Amino acid sequence: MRGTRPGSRTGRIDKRQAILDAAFTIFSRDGYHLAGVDAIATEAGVAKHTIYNHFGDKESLFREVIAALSDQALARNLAAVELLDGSGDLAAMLTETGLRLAECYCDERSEALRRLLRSASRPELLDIVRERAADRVNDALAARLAKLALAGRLVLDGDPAIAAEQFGALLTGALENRARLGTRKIPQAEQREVTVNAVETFLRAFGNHQ
Amino acid sequence: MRGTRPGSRTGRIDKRQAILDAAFTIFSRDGYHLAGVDAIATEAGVAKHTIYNHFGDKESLFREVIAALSDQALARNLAAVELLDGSGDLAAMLTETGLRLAECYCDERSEALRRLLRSASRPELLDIVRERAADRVNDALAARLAKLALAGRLVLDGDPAIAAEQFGALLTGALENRARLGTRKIPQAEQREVTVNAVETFLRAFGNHQ
Amino acid sequence: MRGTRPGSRTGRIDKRQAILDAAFTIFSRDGYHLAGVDAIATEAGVAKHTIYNHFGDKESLFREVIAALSDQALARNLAAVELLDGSGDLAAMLTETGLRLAECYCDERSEALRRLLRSASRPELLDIVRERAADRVNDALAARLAKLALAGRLVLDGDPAIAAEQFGALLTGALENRARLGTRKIPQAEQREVTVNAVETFLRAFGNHQ
Amino acid sequence: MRGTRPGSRTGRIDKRQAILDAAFTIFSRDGYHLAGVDAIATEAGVAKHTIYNHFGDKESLFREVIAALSDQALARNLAAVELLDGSGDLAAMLTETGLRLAECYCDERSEALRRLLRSASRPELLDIVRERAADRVNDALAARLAKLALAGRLVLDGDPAIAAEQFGALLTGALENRARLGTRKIPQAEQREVTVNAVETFLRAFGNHQ
DNA sequence: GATGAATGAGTATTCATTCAT
DNA sequence: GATGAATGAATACTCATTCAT
Repeated sequence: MRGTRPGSRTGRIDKRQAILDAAFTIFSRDGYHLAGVDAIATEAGVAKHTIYNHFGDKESLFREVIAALSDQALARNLAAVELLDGSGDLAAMLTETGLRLAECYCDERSEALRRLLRSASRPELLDIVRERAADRVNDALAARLAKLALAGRLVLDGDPAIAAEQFGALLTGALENRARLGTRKIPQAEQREVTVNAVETFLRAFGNHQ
Repeated sequence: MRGTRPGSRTGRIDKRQAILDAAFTIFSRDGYHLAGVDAIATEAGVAKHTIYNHFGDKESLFREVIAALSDQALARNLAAVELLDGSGDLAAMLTETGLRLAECYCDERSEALRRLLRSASRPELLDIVRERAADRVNDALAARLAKLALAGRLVLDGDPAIAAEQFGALLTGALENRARLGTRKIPQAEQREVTVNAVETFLRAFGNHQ
Repeated sequence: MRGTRPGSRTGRIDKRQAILDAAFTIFSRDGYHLAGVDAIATEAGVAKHTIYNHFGDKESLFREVIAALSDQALARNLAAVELLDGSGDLAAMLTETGLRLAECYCDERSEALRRLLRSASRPELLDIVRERAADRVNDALAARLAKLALAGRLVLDGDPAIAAEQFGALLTGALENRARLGTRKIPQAEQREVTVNAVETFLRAFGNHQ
Repeated sequence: MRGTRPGSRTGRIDKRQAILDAAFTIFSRDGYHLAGVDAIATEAGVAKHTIYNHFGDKESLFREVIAALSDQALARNLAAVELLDGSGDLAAMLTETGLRLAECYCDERSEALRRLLRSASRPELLDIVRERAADRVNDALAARLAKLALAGRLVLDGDPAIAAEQFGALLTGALENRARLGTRKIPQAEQREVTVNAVETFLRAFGNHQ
């Protein structure tokens, strides 16, 4: 008898995942407040109450969606930063990393994450993200830049964390500004333009011009 | 109901303004969706329907609040940028402007404006702000930087608009990051720190070091 | 000074009539409950409160509209009945009167009157109409038929009021049925068809076939 | 969905039916526009939202009430018409059918149906009724009269549908007139009087007097 | 664990009407 | 007499959540 019934263990897992997927879809589309549990249940193809069985309430479900998005975003960002260890051409390396970071920033899942965090306006949720993602990316980037400074390829003078912050700011500040609070999709060519500008300015400021 | 005579002509104006003030208060506190027209009416000390008499519906009221905040923000930002025309010490001047811009950015009304725009997630509202504020600040800043480049005090090489964008990004990108999506208030000392860092890096990149 | 001010006596009368006209328009279009005093005021080009100055409240205004429509309808119906006094061809005379009555019944103002009475579902209003119109038409018709019976041109046997009622029923019952509760406009050809049928049947029953 | 077990399953049906019953009561009493969903919920002894769970919105609920009334009215009317197939006394048979039709017409549920249709003034609703009831009664009556004509008991000469229409008109036209747009309840004696008059006139016109 | 039915608090909006000028 | 502003009550409808099976 075991395993034969529909809705057995894998069924449960599938339903749980289906709910999470549906929740991401609906939350992203409508924002936290306008998203209805009904709509999520319909999208997931489950009964409304099944959501409550799995997640307790709307906010907890939202938290899980956020957490999953954060983990994904962290992984993508860290992978981008880790490109900065080679010994090849510095500008090329920075550009490559910058392009990846820009791509991460513009990725629809990252955009969704930012939009969702704002739509909920619940500060507590930010802790989830901060611990999981934001800070660790900055730290990793600072570490890489410090290594490059030790190797004499950058002239940082000050805290590498500041240089890291500014490299990030040159990228995301400009992207954010051009994204019009997330309402405009930035084409890849423009991502590249912003990145090239950022790297150029960053190297004018911190490159070793000796 | 403040005013001297009950129901006099000034009473009308006062009511309208009282509604706008109350709307700002409640919208800022609760976000667009959670803010109730009831709460705004109570806060303003008027009947709920008076709000509808004046503004038609919730969204129009919201739009007027946004528009007012935009106008104020534009004025503050332009004033900051206009400090950049003197012939005094360049670093001091940039720092002064940067401090003012940072202050603008961290001003609770600007924060409220950004929070509100995001809470409504209605892209059309952004047009109001873009036309009224965002673009014009960047243009003004670019113009000032171009003048400084002509005077030989900056070495831009490229489009002054990009330098302006990057000066803004160094400021607001870092501030935004530290503000944790608006959930953390940045103390003035930290605003200064960010500004000093931004100016230092900006001048390392674009200053005339000949 | 007298007569020079805008809004003098004729102005008042005009406004009153404008309100009545607008009320007819809006009430007819939307029914009693859905019609808004606001809409009437706008249509009439007066301030809402002016309506209250003239008519007291919504229901009184409605009553006046009904009364006016009733008077007009009575006049039209009586004129039709009065055609029945000649000594010409009986069938032609009945048909002529029937056509006029059918036309009255299908007239948009009569339809509006019926629709309005029903939309308000306030029985008291019917008294206005009954006294002013409905009963008197039937009485007049009965009197004419009685005269025709006395002249040997009809064979009534019973109460002429019953014959009158049935002549009316053959007309309006069929028209009402075909009008689909007022949602279908009956074309003139069909009015004629109904009338011809009614007269034919009426004469088969009450004509003098000796 | 309906089941035999007490408690749960039947509870659902009961609630649904209770809502329909309450809706009929309240709609009949107040008309479509003045009837409140709140009042219906209270009358039915359910939560207001349960109504929305079952019927979606006020208009859909109204439509279901109309449909149910239409079905009932059709059944009653058809049963009356079907009495017309015997071979007994023609006048007696017509009178019996007429009485039943008059009774149907004056039945409070039929009156409610007409009142409701008018109170909503939504033409689309009429289609429900027309398809379900009105036309089919006329058709059935016409068929019976045609049969009687074939049997030589009536002399129709023309379209039996017209005779059917006129028989109906003689009944309902007179009843409608006397009902004062539904505000007056017609006593049974008066229903009989109208019917007898109608049958007499109908036979004077269409009976076989050879 | 999964479901369908049911709930009560809460929403924006509309209405006829009155007040003060 | 005419007006614009203001009112409070009422409305249809939505929501996240719980109950009973």
